[in-house]
Amino acid sequence: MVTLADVARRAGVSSSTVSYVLSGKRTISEETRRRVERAVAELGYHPHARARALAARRSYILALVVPLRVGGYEPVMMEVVTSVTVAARQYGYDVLLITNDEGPEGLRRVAVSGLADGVVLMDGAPGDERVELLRDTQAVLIGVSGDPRGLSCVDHDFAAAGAVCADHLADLGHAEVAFIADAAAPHDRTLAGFRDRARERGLRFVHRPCDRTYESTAGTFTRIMADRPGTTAFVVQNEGAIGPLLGLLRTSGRTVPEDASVVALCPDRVAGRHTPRLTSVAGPTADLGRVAVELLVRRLTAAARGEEPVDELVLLDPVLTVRESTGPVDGMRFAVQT
Amino acid sequence: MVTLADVARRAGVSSSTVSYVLSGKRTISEETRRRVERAVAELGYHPHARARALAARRSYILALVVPLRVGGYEPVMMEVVTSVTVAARQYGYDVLLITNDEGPEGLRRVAVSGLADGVVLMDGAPGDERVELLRDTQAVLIGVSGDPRGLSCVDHDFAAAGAVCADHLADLGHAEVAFIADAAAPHDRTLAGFRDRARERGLRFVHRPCDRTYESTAGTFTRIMADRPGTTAFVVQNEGAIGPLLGLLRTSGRTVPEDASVVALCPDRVAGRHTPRLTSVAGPTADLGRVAVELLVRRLTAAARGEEPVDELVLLDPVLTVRESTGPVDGMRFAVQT
DNA sequence: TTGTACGCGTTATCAA
DNA sequence: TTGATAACGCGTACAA
Repeated sequence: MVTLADVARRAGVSSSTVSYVLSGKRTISEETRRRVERAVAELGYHPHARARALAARRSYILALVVPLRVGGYEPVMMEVVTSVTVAARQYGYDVLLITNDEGPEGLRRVAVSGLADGVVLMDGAPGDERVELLRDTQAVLIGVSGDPRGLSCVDHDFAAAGAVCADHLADLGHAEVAFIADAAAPHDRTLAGFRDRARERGLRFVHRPCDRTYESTAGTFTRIMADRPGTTAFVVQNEGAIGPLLGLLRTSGRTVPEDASVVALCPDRVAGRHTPRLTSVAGPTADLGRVAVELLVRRLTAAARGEEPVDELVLLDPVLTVRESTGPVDGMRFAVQT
Repeated sequence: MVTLADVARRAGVSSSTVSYVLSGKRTISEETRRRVERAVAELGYHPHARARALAARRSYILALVVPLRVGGYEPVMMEVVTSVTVAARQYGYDVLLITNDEGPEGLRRVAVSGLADGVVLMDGAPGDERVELLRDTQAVLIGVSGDPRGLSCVDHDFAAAGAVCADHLADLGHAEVAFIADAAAPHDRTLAGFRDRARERGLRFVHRPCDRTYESTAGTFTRIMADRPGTTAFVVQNEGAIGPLLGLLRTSGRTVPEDASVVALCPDRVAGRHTPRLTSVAGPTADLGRVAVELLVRRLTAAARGEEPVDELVLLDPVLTVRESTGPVDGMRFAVQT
């Protein structure tokens, strides 16, 4: 292993001079710089990470805590993991992976041993024992809209997502809309956002929670059409209901989007897979990781300067992607029943 | 930050004594041990990872290199990532994530700086520039059946997977079988394994490569039934052809498994999603990560002892899961045409 | 502009 | 059984 001292000897200078040439934290004469750089190149010197970390009192490592089991959401997870890693590199940090099967102890290990400078937690909720542990550490929570003191958070703006759906359909001239929610995991914020915007835009709507089965979807659909026969558009928050709904529309003789518009609240990947390809509103998954790192780096930088880090909460704007499942009311095949 | 010296002062012993109490690498008198342990508890001391790493000349960190883009295989990736992480922890290692967008430089950084003790590479092929870099480091390749010198490798045993398919169908009494391969990514080893075992078992078979489209599958299916009307079973290696094939069987009036058996070479998750649920042969994904770590730890242990690490190649046995899509020829609805 | 000297927290070695 | 002391490799305040 080539050390700083080796380079110094070869260049005929002291080791600190080599260090300063490399860090650029001191002005160095042209002559000395050349000699040092040459010695570095000839010897193939690379700084030793552990020694550097020890001296600098920073490891330049971020810990990323991922859920061990993520039934069905692996693609989202992977995207967050890679975006965190790529963003971290841009700030000069590496990423250490912690699975939550270690429980609080895993976090404690990393935080207290100084292995990592900061923590990104993917599945933490306020009140979580681990979140409490993180108050001593610099940390950012992904997927949390609250603002636990001592932490920064980033999450999708679910209320805005609901509002975007309402806006899109109102813009297309729809006046009567159904919102099919997920009975199992109700994102109240999405519905609230939709409801508020719908009212502002003068949109009539019904809200129906629904299980993720064909039967439940069928029942919901039948009731909606019975109660509100003038319904011209559907907002589907329930991923499991998307397929069934499209099937029900088809078998009931309705073509999408000529006879009914459908907006899905789901990842683009899912929306693009259906026939017709669905207009959808999705949170920007990759931004989740990138922003988390930015928040964390900001905290670390502040802490390194001896300042008190600011607790920030970032809500990411949803992305509306117009595909083939929504159209203007004007162009609808049948007259709108009012 | 509480240091070893703080504890030593409090316990009235030297810092090295404290260290030995903690590591257990030396016999310590009961009296001294108690005093030290009390001081540790009172001060809330935790060893400092970086300092420990510097002194021990080992970081107890493994680098895991993951592909940045993994269209469609995120669940598999996630499973390998988590299994590597969990296995690493069991050996006392943490896992550092490297995305391959950094290219060879990322690996060089980690290897040369001593940040990690070893590397697990998920997407390396022999001849890869990065694989060459790894010869100086202790490394294991996942998904490689070759045996580049200086490395260990772990991969699925594709030939065995093919053989298992042949065995299963032969056991059920099938005598004439079709193998639908993936034209885009032909795993010759799977086909070879199937072919060899089919011959041993006296199975007649045709082999047809096929694109991942409905049209291609339809053409392939038609030709197979025309050439070999006595075909009673299908082995599908092409994931994109599974859905179409099931549809084609249905529309041609054949029920699975009464009229035709289907074995899919695909992840369990995919196999379980079809109707009927498919008998499938899959590689044990989680074992991929676990075994990779075991191989790497073995190399590291050897290297730490000054021994020459052994280059190992592990091929994992495929797993046959019998579901609803295969049945005995005896029970078939129509007579077998020969 | 450059060099000296010390600290970071742990472990290994040698001495007691 | 225990204790001093010297690395480990780098960063940086301080001195020159």
